[in-house]
Amino acid sequence: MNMGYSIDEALTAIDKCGPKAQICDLADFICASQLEKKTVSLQDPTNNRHDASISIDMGMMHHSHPMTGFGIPNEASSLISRKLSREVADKPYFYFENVAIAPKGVWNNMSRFLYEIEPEFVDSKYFCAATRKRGYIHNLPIHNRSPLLPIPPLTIQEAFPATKKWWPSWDKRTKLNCLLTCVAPGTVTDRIRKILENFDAEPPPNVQDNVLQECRKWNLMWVGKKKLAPLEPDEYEKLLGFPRDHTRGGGVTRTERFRALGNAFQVDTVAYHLSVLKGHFPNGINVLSLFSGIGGAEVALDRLGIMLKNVVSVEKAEVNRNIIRSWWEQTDQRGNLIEIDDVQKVSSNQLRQWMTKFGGFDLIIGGSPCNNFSGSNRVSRHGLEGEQSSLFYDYFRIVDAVMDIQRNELQ
DNA sequence: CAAAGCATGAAGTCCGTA
DNA sequence: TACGGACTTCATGCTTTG
Repeated sequence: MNMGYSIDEALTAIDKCGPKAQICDLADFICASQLEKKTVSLQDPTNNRHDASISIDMGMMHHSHPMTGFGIPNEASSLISRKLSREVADKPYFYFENVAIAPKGVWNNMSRFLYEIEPEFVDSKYFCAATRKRGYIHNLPIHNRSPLLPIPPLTIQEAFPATKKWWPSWDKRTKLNCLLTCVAPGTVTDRIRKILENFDAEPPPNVQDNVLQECRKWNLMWVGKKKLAPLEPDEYEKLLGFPRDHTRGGGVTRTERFRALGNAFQVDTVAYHLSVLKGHFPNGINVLSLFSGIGGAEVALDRLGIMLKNVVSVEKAEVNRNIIRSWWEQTDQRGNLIEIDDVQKVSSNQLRQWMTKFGGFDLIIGGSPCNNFSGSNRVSRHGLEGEQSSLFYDYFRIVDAVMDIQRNELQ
């Protein structure tokens, strides 16, 4: 175990909030009790295609169905509102992200640490042509959000028009599955090609089912007649909303690109949530970016037109730090970028120094490692106490320290 | 030595039905 | 309510290649 912050220390810190702080209420509609379970269904007045259902259960975290969170573009959700406790209602804002489908109890625990704020579960399939189910805990306003423009293509065929002619009618997929850190080996697509070559026209239904199963499992696209292929790194970049060649060059290998992109934000989704900050920082924003990866947060803020004044970016992988630095140069940023390699080195004193110099942080943003949460992990899906995922406690430690310094020293 | 290739299921959620 | 089957998943570690 490699935690810079013990659970006992963290729970003590939580206790400062009060023994049973009703911190996150969905005002007007939902009054959550710690002991009883209440489920409220909100009928969308302008669109009857679905109910926005929010379920609160202190014993087990439920995901909102169908993963639209506190709202997505073109889906009126003005009925949903929430009231945050005073402790987190003011600046600095923080924005935490991780995989939605984590082992039981994980989201409950993370939510408890992060001031009992109810997570917002969103599938990025509403923002691009690929599924990406993620949970977000944040204290941002949730009204008057606006999507990044232009709106990306929402179907596979629109996103990759060149492949349209190869798409058989019996493959009804319009969305790709989640973009992972690894892609299909050649053996898979080679085997399918040989099977399909046995049939002149349309293969029989049982063969179709078999092929479709493999297509979904390995996230394959039609790139030729009877020919399937996994996505390329530049296609990952496009779907996730990054600039073309964002991760290309500068000594980055193909394997490293898949790894880094598979771990990244979907930029349009995050930018939609951050869009409420537009216009609030005319002189630029001070950002503490934790587990920055390839800079999804920085790219999102930049595309929103929010000037990056001071950015402290914490990222362990040198390859990723190079990518961010390179993007920073490419986009002619006028602000100040500070790159740190390890969250565990970020002490309260260090935070205090930065905050004194910058006048505090306006936004703390990042997603802690999901290695021990992901369903793809066959070896060490150990939950919040896993080797990498336990770094969540450092995320909380840092957020809480910034809140504390801001409240008690800089006001 | 670095980079790429490749085999390795469990643990959930969702959804229909009895 | 309960149950069974379909479906999906920010990966790790060993082997091969060059």
